[in-house]
Amino acid sequence: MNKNNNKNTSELILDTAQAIVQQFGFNGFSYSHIAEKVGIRNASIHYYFPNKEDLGEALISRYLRSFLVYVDQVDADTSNNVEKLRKFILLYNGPVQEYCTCLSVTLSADLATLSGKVQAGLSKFFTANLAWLERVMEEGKREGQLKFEGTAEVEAHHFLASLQGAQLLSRSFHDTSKFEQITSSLMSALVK
Amino acid sequence: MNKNNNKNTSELILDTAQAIVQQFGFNGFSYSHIAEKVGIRNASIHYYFPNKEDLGEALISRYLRSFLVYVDQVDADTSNNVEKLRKFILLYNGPVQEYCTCLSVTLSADLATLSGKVQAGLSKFFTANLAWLERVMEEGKREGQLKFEGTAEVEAHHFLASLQGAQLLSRSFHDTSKFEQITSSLMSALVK
DNA sequence: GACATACTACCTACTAAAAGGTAGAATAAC
DNA sequence: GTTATTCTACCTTTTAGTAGGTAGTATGTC
Repeated sequence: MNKNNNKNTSELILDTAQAIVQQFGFNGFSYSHIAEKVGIRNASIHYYFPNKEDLGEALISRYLRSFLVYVDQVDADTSNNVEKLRKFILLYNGPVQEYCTCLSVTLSADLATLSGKVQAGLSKFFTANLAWLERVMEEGKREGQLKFEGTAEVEAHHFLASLQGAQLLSRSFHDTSKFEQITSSLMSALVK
Repeated sequence: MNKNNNKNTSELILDTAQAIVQQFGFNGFSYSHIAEKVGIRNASIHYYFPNKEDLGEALISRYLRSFLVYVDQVDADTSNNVEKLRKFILLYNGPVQEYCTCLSVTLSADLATLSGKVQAGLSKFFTANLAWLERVMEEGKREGQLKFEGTAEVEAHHFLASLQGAQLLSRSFHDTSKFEQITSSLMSALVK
């Protein structure tokens, strides 16, 4: 096989693994589950990702990269900070529609069973999220689009926490409207 | 052993199981882990809880019962609704201090791997939480202690979601102050 | 262009450990 | 003596991971 196919298989494994992890948790999946879905043998996954830790690292670092690509695009397309927050919410709304949680929430819940590197990757992901949100909060307040008491840092934390919890509640009740209700209330408190 | 001891062993198993689940997730623990901590043999756990599903059901139903006891006490001790919310936050702050998440958040993340009965138990737990919060929000607004736009129902959802996310963020950063910052901002928005 | 070499992308077949769970004996309580 | 509790000793399945092989592709050398 050529390099192109190589990349496809590796990405296919990651796509599949991510979907399974988001649905069943990091301790709720096995190499067999992935192999079956991808249509390869167990050992072939070990060829690309020697052990589960490697796979975990690949998942979270890829997740961070795609997040950065997304928010860069949002920054490029959008000037209004209210609109930016709405697009951030859209990102967290994706998993809700499939009745699962985003990778970061899933890994966060399974934190104690993750290797140090995966934990560090998760921290980096949240740090990137909070940094972006904080900047949007800051600018939005300065430009009079957003209203909140306290610092932009705390508001960013509160915002992210609400989305995470909204995902959990939506899924537990198998009701996507819960996510929308919570995020609506979150936004209306910020723009009123 | 007598009935008293029986209860002790059973409760000891549940206590231990709950602590392990809250730290490692529902798919991150085994009967061996519990047995080792409790100081009994693997098979003895099966005597009380024939399978993992039974154990899960016992955990979540006990969790609901102890929640109801707690909020009943809060209602009996406290008339001010701001104070009631603070005591609710205290309940969710407990696991944060031990760098884990509460049972409901943990189970919520592992939802897809739980039996229908455990899922139903989790739903009941959240429903009880939201019902109590909604009543406090409603009363607090009526009595002029709490201020928020929108319905008490949505505000209750938002409040609970924020606490859940705050637990996840606190743990991921291994920083209990994050929980306090988020809940402070949550409260100050409600009482301003 | 032919041939040797090395690499890529998988495979089959295996291992050791751990998982959840059961049967039935031993012990303890009353 | 009966019943409740806990044990030893097992079973089956699944787990992550390894060893070694193979077909095809690329590359280098003459």
